Amino acid sequence: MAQAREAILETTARLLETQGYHATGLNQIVAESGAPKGSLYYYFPDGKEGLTEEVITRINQTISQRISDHLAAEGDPVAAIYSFLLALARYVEASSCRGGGPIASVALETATSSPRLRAACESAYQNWQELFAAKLRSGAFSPARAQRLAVCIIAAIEGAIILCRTQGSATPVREVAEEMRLLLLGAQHHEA
Amino acid sequence: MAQAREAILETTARLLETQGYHATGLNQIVAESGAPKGSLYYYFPDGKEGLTEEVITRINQTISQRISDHLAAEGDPVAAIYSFLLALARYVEASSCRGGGPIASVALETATSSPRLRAACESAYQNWQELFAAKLRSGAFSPARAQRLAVCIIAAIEGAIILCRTQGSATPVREVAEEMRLLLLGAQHHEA
DNA sequence: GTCTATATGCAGATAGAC
DNA sequence: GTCTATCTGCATATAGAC
Repeated sequence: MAQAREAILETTARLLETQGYHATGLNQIVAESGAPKGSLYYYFPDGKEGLTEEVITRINQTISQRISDHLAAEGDPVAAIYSFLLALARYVEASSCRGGGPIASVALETATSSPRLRAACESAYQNWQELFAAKLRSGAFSPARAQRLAVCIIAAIEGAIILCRTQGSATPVREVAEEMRLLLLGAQHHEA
Repeated sequence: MAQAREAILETTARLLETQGYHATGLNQIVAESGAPKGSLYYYFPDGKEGLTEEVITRINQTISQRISDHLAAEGDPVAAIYSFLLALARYVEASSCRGGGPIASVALETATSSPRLRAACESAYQNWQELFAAKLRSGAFSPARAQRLAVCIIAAIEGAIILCRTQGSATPVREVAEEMRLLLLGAQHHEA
């Protein structure tokens, strides 16, 4: 029944990740999703902004799950986060450096122009940050330091994605992975 | 003589920093710069892409100078970089979290669609990274580690800017400043 | 050098038939 | 639910007068 709706959501998510908000047109979404032309405003009466908001919310959940699963697979927080970053580097490489940072461009483009989308992006970053912070707290990290480190990890990831796109290489994510590992090891040492 | 040209370049730089590439229209540039309407294509026959390329190149130089000046004012690399990050935080705050990361949005938006602009952004990031790396090498950091740390610093800055815009607060840059300082101190200790 | 007027195209969005 | 046709507006870009 809602198969067309689902196809639209998935295609929009992919296009927003690789092209950003303003470069992604509704015509392109309909064309690439294979959904009937008439169904876009039927399923998304709020138009582009409403569709994008729902997509951001779904990406929020999808990535939260991915982070959660990955961090749960390894007991030690430092090793778990390092492993997550290496997996991200492989994903970036597999997508020819067009993927990764699924909401980075939308966040930058809409922060000052759409309160709805800004709030949706803020919520996503907040969730992801809290997952990293919780994992760090489960180790020897104090709540305050865990929170600050989590912000730093998210920032380093998003910035590294910009560099990867710009230079067409996954190396920046890998270098960030190494340095974040060393930062966490040092922090662990001081907390102990 | 080229006063209109200069006004166009400056206005474009400001709009690209705060709005990104696709959200910035030529009409808006002409209107806000106060330049004569007929002079845009006279001074920039290549249109939006050519104008943007020149703006990115100028931003590259401007920020390079700013980084260079700031790092030269303090002998110790760690203290110098920490001080630069705090200055950036003040700038972000003074601009109501709309400024900072002058090419971040353009880099993300055009990396896969415009080779010219992608190359211009790559060159800028390369220059800035080398300035940080050189400062680190002047201290006790090995060339290889200095390069990796410089990438990490640039990435953390650009990502922190995304978070600042999204949550309307300069706090992420300040938290990144603290963690980068600790990372550098730890690295210095190991190199010595 | 700068202007006005306009060409051309696509954006998001809507109306109404089926 | 889905379609086609269309509205409105703005985008980049150009032509030609002054």
